Amino acid sequence: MDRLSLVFAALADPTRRAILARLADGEATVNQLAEPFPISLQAVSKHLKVLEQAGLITRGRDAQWRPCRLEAAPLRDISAWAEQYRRFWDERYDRLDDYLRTLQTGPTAEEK
Amino acid sequence: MDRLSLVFAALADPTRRAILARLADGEATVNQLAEPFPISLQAVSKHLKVLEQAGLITRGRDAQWRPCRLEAAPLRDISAWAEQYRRFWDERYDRLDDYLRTLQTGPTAEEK
DNA sequence: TCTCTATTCAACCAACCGGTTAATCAACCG
DNA sequence: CGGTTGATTAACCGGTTGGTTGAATAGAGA
Repeated sequence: MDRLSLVFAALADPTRRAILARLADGEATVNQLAEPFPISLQAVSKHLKVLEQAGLITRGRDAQWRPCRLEAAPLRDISAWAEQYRRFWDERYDRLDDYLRTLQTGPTAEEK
Repeated sequence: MDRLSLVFAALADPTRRAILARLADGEATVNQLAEPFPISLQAVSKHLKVLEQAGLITRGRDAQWRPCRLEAAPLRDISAWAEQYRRFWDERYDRLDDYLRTLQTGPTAEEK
């Protein structure tokens, strides 16, 4: 599976997005990450594996703890991907688009 | 399921992202959308239903055709969601962050 | 060493996903 | 009307997912 699909699939789960939100406040262990959720520690461990394979987190080693750290690069990628479509939602982009079109057609007209 | 999860799940499939890319060039019928893919028309129809439920497309009616149109609002939403994490990837944002911190601590120090 | 804590691995299960084929619906056209 | 085209629905299938419980591994500490 391609990288982008892995990232989108990882983000499709609310629990995993909540884990990322928590990691935005700093590193955390598996137990700390699992604490807010009404699911087993093993389930959280699986979620972390999915996030890790998507490149959204990395895991270190501190004695018997495995501190998790947020990796934002894939988020930059999906943001950039979505930005491809900005012209379909951004009015100002439309006006910029018009402006660019003017620059292109204007001089051509003057060449006549 | 919450809206954001639906959108991410819809985008997790490469075929569906390709369909969106095609729709960026303008409306298209189901047959036109299905043409590039080595899968059945019914499979494409299912993909379109997923995209529609995620709010990424709308479908009109023109005789026996069902023209599909791109709806970019959910893409704006996921872009905005990802932007929450910009400070974790953008160096310039870090420097802005430092600057804002300076503005905050500076005057406070002067109040002494 | 034995024990406790943190975490992962393994096996299992119900539900979902992406695909198929066959049947059905909807609208035009002769 | 009957036939053709465009599209959806239904039933099915194998693989994946998100959860469970139970066993296993890794390291700290008495």
